[in-house]
Amino acid sequence: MQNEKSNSAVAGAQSGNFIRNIVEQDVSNNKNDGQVHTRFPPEPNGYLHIGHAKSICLNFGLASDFSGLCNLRFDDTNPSKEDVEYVDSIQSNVKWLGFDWEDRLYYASDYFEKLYDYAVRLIKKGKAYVCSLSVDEIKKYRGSRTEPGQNSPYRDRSVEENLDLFERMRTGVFEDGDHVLRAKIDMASPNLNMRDPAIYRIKKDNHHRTGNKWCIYPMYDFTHCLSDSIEGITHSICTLEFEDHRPLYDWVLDELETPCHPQQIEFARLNISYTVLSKRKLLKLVEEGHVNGWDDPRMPTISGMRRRGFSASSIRNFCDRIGVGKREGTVDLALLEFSVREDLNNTSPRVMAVLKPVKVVIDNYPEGRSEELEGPYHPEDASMGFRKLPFSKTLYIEQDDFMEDPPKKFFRLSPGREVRLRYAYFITCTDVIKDESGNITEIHCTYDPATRGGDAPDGRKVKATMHWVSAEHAIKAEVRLYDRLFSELNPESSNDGDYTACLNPDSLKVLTDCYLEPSLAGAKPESRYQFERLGYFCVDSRDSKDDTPVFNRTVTLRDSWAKITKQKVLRQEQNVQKKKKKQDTISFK
RNA sequence: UGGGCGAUCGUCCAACGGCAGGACAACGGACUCUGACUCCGUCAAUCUAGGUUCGAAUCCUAGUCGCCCAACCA
Repeated sequence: MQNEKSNSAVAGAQSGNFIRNIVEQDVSNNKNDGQVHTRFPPEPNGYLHIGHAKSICLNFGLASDFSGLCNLRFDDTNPSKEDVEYVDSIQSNVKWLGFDWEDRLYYASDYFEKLYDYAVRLIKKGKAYVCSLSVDEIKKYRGSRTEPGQNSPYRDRSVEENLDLFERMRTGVFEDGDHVLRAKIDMASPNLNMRDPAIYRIKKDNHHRTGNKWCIYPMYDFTHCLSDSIEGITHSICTLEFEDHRPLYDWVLDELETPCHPQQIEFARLNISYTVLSKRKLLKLVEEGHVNGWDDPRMPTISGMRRRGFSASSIRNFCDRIGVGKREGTVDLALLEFSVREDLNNTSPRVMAVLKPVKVVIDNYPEGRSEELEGPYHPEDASMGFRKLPFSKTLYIEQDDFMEDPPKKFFRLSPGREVRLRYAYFITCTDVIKDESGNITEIHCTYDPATRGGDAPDGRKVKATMHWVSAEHAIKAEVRLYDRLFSELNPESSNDGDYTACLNPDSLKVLTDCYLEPSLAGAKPESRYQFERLGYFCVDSRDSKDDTPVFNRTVTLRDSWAKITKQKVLRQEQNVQKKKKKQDTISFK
């Protein structure tokens, strides 16, 4: 696996979690013969997101740390929501994240026949019955949180009748909703899940794998525990909302003679600030066109993050760092950003790109001449090699790198000031040319030929080093600047839960007039670079073409200058408000 | 108003009866041909009230607050 170094570095910093402690203890007590066997059990009804990555890392990670195994199992018991597109994307995502289920790819639908037999056994034991109440009636009979439920009038059907009915449910003589098979437990249980839960329903839907072979499908609570048991799972790890289901999980396995009885353990699902993590909510973003599909680089899906430029190891490191607990919390988006920067800083070649260009003319550089300079791909990793950087009379620099009337702390280019062009020359601004409306169209400079390569032989210093490209040699490109999808820290709890009301209008800015250094010609889809001083960028896998490259910004570099600017703006706003308050007070008097 | 679960720096996770620790964030500094990286430093927490104990974040009791549960979804 690549980046083992960074992973183990994180593993060293990370300490145990409560699930690991349980597993550790089980192994040392020789429970399950000291074996550890986990599984990642997605329903193929949507794309995987970073929250699933947490579960994947947990399940596969635990297995590998204890020399155990982890299965990939599709929990595909609801044909009306599931699709092969999702099955395919999930497999490719798990693989890409760096995990291997080897030959243990399973589907709950593989067990339909076995599950049916288990249901029959339950009926024979008098522990399940066919109920012919309607959905609404079942609801009424269930009672409420404070009141016990009532027994269904069909609860005491004979075993023979139940067997006959259940068999005919399977053959398709009934319509959807006519009957369900229910576990016979306790209609007065304080746990609603134990009030004779439905375990089989009629659904005349085409299943993505079994086609029209079945018209009855087992419910989650019946399927999951038995699937775990069939696969010999030792630790069945799931999220907190299934805590109330554990008694049912255990009940089914206790009532039936099964290969083993796995232990269900629940942990808190992942929340990230400025982000929505639920397949249902993400599906809505896709369906309503707020984003361009499941793999839109703004989506917290594995596919989206991959396209955005996240590396698999950065996601794995993030998952290690956030830990595993039972407390529902929200992880700071900054931690995710830190994790990508940390990884990409080590692995990305440096290049120069000018995103918002302004023309610079070097007046004392000979017309028509050009030369090749050289820069390392990584200042701290010589093994990445060097690339050529053509230099000529006309260049582009970043608009933000020039100010005609700079504030004190700004030390980039301004009239009369000398700065360094990275790996090239010192230049001094001599003149600024503007159009009628006052926009700067051209900056004129002189260069010092003695500073070739970027160092002054006389030892004089400059305060700033700037990136640049040669106008005639640069490659034109489209660059997509991504920012957080939501402007609220917790999109789900604001605006009465309508998270689409706080979509960030600036989550995507498309820049079509960008210039890249020529070494970027033919950059492969998904390859990642650091555009020096700007951020990490990745060749878009979908829209980039050789003649019209498209780059996605994964994340900006940390930027203390931007921070200073932001603070200044904030302070100004505060001052304005203070003044206003003062005035209000005065006028009130 | 029944049941289940949870509560530790701003955020996330540790500490399993014995010095509350790490990471991110924030702040300050050093370094710098990226205002990046790196390095150093600073700030900062046990929900409340009782109890057990030589000793409590940890155990007990009561309370407070938060999350989940009444799909023929998973």
